[in-house]
Amino acid sequence: MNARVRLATAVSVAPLAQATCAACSANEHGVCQAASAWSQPTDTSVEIQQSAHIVAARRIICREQELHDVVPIICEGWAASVVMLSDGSRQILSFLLPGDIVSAALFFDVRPHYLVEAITDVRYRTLKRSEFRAAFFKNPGLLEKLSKAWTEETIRADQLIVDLGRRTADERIARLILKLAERLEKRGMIESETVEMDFPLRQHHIVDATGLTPVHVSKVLTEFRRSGLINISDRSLTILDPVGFRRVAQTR
Amino acid sequence: MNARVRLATAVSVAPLAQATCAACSANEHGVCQAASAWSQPTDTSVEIQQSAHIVAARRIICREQELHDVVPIICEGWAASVVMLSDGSRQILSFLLPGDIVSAALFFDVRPHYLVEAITDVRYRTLKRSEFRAAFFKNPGLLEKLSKAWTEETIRADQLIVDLGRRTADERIARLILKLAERLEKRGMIESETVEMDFPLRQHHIVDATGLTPVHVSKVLTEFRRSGLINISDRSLTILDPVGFRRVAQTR
DNA sequence: CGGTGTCTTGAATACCATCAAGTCTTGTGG
DNA sequence: CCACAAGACTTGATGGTATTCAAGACACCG
Repeated sequence: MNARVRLATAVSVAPLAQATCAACSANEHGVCQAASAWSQPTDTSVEIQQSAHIVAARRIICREQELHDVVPIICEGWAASVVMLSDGSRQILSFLLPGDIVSAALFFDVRPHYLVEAITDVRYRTLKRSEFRAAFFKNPGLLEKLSKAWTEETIRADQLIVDLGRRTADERIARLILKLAERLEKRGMIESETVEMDFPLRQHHIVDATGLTPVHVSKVLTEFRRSGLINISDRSLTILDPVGFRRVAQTR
Repeated sequence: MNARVRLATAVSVAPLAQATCAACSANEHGVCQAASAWSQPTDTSVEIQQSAHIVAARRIICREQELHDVVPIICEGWAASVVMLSDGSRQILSFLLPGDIVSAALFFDVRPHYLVEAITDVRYRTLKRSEFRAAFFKNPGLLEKLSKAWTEETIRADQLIVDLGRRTADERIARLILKLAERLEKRGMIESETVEMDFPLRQHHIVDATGLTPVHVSKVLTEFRRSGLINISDRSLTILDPVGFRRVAQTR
């Protein structure tokens, strides 16, 4: 078996359960599950090798250009793909939630042009690229799943372009929060978008995702709280006034 | 044969040559060429049906949600994929040059979430989605080409996110121009990036691509000209000071 | 207990948007 | 072919959103 576990830091990985993929709530429609399904029929000879990893919050899951022959899939925790600029500023391309492939393009191209950072402690698995690709041609459903995941990535990227190009700070921040809530709900990680939810993002993550400054993000969030739209405390977030909050996000 | 030609406007399509795909200079490595190659071996029974279309400048090639079973590929001319916002403002997601698929995701998902506009007069072909997809499984090279094109799209989108999130107006505009020059050079449509090139974009295209206002784009371009970096006149552009211009684009 | 990371708040500044007016070109119908 | 309208671009003045600069509060950790 290839399921070795590498502990990036021996400390603080306790909260992450070593659950099997079958128990993974996020997998229902994902590539990850499809890959598992593919490898389970012939239970003894696993076709697609997978290996599990755990990485502590704030650590890097993989650097630019540094990806061997392997595609990471998030099993548990939040991560972000980040572009670093030479002056130290950063841009987050996307947040990765459980069930997300780091990037579907990795199945075809060797190196990502960004790095992937753990936000919380993260458990992830890697699929062998070469093996997964070979499996495409035997199993059309796999290609279907992958292209669907890639399409969703593409749509999210396009929406981010519109947000950054044409929306105000208020709108960008509100939309970021709402989109995360939607994604969590789709995965069954919250019951409804309007209920209290885990929100492990630091303000600097919002800063890097929205192209704003720490100062301004702080001011906008404070204003959101003051006007009773949302509440953030202790790494969890509640949308108090869904209608009002959506109005802030949607104007035009 | 399915190669019917629809004239969107009978006027002003004369300059577009009805060249065969074999003569298309942009196709060397693209999906389009791969599709042609696929359909040519069995010359009599063309596997992937293609149909040619011509659309005049400023016309819409396809609207959101409006795509039947067909994927357009640009053969000649420039186009743009555009998201419209309800207040009338627009965001250009990408410029499409000869050889570009409108979006690789269209081979998997039915409807684009944006519309495609012709910038110049455009000649394009459409591939039947269902047929093309079936061909994947018989011809691995096709999937290879498509994934490569999609990867490039993804990288360009990610770079645009960084530009919009973290760069100034000067940088955005300079980078847009440089990237277009690079792409034209790769296709052999110009000999070097520093030589005079066709530049059919109106300022409002730059506006919509960079997330700025018409007034500001005008001022930046005027300043670029005044300081001898570039020259734009009569729908063509010359980079007069490549080193200086790159410095404007690259800072940080 | 000092150091680091996170967040907040206020003041000054800069970048880009908005408003407005005008030139020049392009296109169109009489 | 000319007159007029619409589109494309420029330029100056003014204003607002977000940045930069600065200082401090607070929590967490070694």
